[in-house]
Amino acid sequence: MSKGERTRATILDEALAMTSTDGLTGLTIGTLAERLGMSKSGLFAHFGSKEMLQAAVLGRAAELYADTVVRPAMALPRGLPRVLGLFENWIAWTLAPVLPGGCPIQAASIEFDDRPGPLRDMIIRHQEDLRHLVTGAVKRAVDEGHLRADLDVEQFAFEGISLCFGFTQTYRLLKDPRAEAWVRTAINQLIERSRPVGA
Amino acid sequence: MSKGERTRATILDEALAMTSTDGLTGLTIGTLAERLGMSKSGLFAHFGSKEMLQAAVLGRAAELYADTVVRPAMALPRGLPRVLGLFENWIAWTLAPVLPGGCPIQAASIEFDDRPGPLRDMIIRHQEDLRHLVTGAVKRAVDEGHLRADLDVEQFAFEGISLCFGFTQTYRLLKDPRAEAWVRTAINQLIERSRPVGA
DNA sequence: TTGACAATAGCACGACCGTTCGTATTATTT
DNA sequence: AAATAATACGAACGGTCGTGCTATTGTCAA
Repeated sequence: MSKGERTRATILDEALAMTSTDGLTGLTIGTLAERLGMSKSGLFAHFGSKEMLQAAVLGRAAELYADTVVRPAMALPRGLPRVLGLFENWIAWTLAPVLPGGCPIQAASIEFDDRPGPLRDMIIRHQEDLRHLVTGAVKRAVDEGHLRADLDVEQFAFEGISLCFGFTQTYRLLKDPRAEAWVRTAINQLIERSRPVGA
Repeated sequence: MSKGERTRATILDEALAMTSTDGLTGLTIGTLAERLGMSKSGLFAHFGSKEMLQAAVLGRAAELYADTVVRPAMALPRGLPRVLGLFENWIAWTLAPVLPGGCPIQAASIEFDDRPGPLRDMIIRHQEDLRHLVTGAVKRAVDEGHLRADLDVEQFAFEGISLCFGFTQTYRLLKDPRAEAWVRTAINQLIERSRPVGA
């Protein structure tokens, strides 16, 4: 790994932390350079434009999410364990966030939902991928016989994802400790009522 | 109503629209003044500081939400109709938003969840009030015998609110038209499984 | 070790930020 | 109609924004 690639990675780590608290728009090249002890122009040269820096941050956030939430869950046995693992890792990621300010992609989703452009396209793609991932895992749980054959898998995914969103909101802003129990209960009930009738 | 109060109201209307698309931080005095065809300093004098402008915008957003979502629902008969009305108006508010960029308070919730200060305090208070409102309405539905006596009303409120959040996110960013059916189905099922056993 | 090139710094730019101030123009009241 | 207060404006402030340049430093293969 060349020196350039190394500093680029260092920059992105700090940028990711900054984005998680200040948002993609609040991420500023001057402040970022100052935190890293380097010059604005030196940092700038790594990305060519602010938008490309933001895009790189978004990409790295997606990587981090995949490493922390998705991949460990995908390593579990297919079917219900994998579905459970997905939600469980998501809750854990919110509870003890790797990033100080919560998931930057979720924040960016709201920040950019009315600002067309390549950044919003990236965000949309990530959220769609996540939805497909959850839906696919649920579908496989149906195929394995862990969940009802007539289950509406997309309805299930919508409810599960909404609960995780709601949990993030409640936990991060209101700091209500009961939120964790609420989301776990809700997820469990969602699964229980989706089980095969005869089981 | 004096002239000052009138222009102040005009300013806030435009500021609210701007905030809904650009966020409270993206709201800028220069651009706002330009849109209104007035000078920066003239506009500024109405609020004294940017933070106070933001606070005023937040207050007006809460008013608008109360007028559009809460009050019409509260006019319905107490019990289940009121609970249903609350969710129904919330969904309608997202579907045909009075504001071009969706609910500013929900956006601000994520924007400010890591930025201590009077603005965050306002946002927290609004979200807590909303939660109490929903919880109270559900509690009354229990008292009326419309919902199970042993229902965990706060769990119910958490799930209902999360579904509305999830709906907003899915509908506004992903523009998936199926989202409306999903959230309605989910809310209905939430209510159905909370009904008294013998009914 | 040297030559080629990547990486970083320094400086300047135009634009916009929130804010202040003095002044002019209106409204409102006497 | 005169006096007084409320309202709005224009210009300017110090700062920061993103973004170009040019020059210097550092890295790494030949």
